[in-house]
Amino acid sequence: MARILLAEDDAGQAFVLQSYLEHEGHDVRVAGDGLLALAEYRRSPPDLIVLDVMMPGLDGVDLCRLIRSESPVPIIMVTAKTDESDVLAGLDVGADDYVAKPYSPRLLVARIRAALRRSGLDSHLRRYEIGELVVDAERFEAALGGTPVDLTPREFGILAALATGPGRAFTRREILDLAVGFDHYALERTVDMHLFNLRRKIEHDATQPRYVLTVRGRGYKLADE
Amino acid sequence: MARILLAEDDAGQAFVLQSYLEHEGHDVRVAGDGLLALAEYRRSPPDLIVLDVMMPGLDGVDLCRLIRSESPVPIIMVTAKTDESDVLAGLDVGADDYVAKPYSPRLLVARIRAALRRSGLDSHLRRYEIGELVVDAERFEAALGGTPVDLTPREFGILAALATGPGRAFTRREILDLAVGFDHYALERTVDMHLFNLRRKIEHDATQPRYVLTVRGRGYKLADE
DNA sequence: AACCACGATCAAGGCCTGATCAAGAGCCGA
DNA sequence: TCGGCTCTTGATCAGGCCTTGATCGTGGTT
Repeated sequence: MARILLAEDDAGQAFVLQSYLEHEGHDVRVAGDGLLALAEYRRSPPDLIVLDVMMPGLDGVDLCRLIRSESPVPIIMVTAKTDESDVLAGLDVGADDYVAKPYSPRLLVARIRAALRRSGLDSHLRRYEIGELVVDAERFEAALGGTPVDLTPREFGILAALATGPGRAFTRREILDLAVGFDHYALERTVDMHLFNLRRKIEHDATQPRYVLTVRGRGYKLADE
Repeated sequence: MARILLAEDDAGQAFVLQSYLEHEGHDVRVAGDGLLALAEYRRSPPDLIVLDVMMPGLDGVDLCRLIRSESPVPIIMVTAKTDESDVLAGLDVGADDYVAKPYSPRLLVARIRAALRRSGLDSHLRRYEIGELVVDAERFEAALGGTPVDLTPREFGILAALATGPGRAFTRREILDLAVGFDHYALERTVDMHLFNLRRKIEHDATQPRYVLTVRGRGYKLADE
């Protein structure tokens, strides 16, 4: 769902949070101190960052200022101090939200969800049209020439995944990751099956597909017109 | 009429304003400083916010920016400074209107009325009709074919949450967030139960729902026609 | 032309999801 | 404080969906 960078020096807390977030389908990376976090951020910019203020090396406030100067990525600060000045410092350097320790992991997870929603990232919720085919992720519905098509959740998920990049060829693994989740282990063959069933529902002639195209040696793609 | 959050550290002024506004039928909550205001805002998002710029802790400008980043709720700033830069700062972070101290309570009340009217909160947004079903968030009531339906607070909250996006498929988590609050933790299954009970009250045939539709693999949605 | 690799197709079993029931916990008004 | 209603949760059940193993067909390669 989203790639989250967790900068937290307390390994225990980090692990708990990581579990929660991964359970929600996020891709979580943990950095034990500020410098590692910065390196990780540079190596692969995440969709959201959770920063502990108190960290060895580079502390959260400085790190926040640094990152904020390069990117508008949502940053949530976590602090043990209840001191208001701490909150202010955090917001001052551009943090998007802040949570005081001790916090319940679920509260922080909720804040993260809210921040992601705000950043519009959890909304690959959009509407795609390819010829007669309409894929509406918001309504979780697909239609063909105005007529709703009855798809199973997996079929819809895979179709929506392909629809995020019409014309782009996805591997089966990419499709599984996008439609089912990173932590899901199914044979890649399964994707074939779903697309086979999907074709029976939306293709006029399954041997001559109009929408779901096979890319031999790679995977599948959605026609882009 | 409307729920108004008043962030003002001067208890005297706050009291006067509160009296005026309540006299007009509004539901007013007062927060003495910025952090309290933020907490209160999160606990229960109001329909309009009046912010004093000068406040201990989190000041009005920062608070405004913070809130604006997550919601389009109308915000009116109040400041003692007559300085133009202050006005600009306020408008810059997304305030909808701006009133200089000292102001007459009547003037501020008038501005509030205007802002509410602009936001269309007068009536429309908080009332939704679909077929025989009417959901009126303003009155906290639902009716079926003109006959009031007796719903529990949760049932109504969930129905109203779904009504904010008719036709849109909500996950159980989203429904909980919207209807109960971000920091409330109930199992997602609970939503099923409420909707089950809700269906018994508003659906003619619960096995063939007309209003509350199940979106397998995702959650629920309200029919949009 | 023959072989090989990959995708298409079929059938079946296990698993997951949502509906439903029952009961304990919590909250509010009397 | 007590009683009643609401909220929440656990358990169960049925149906549909997901997954998989096997097999067939076809395109690509040598």
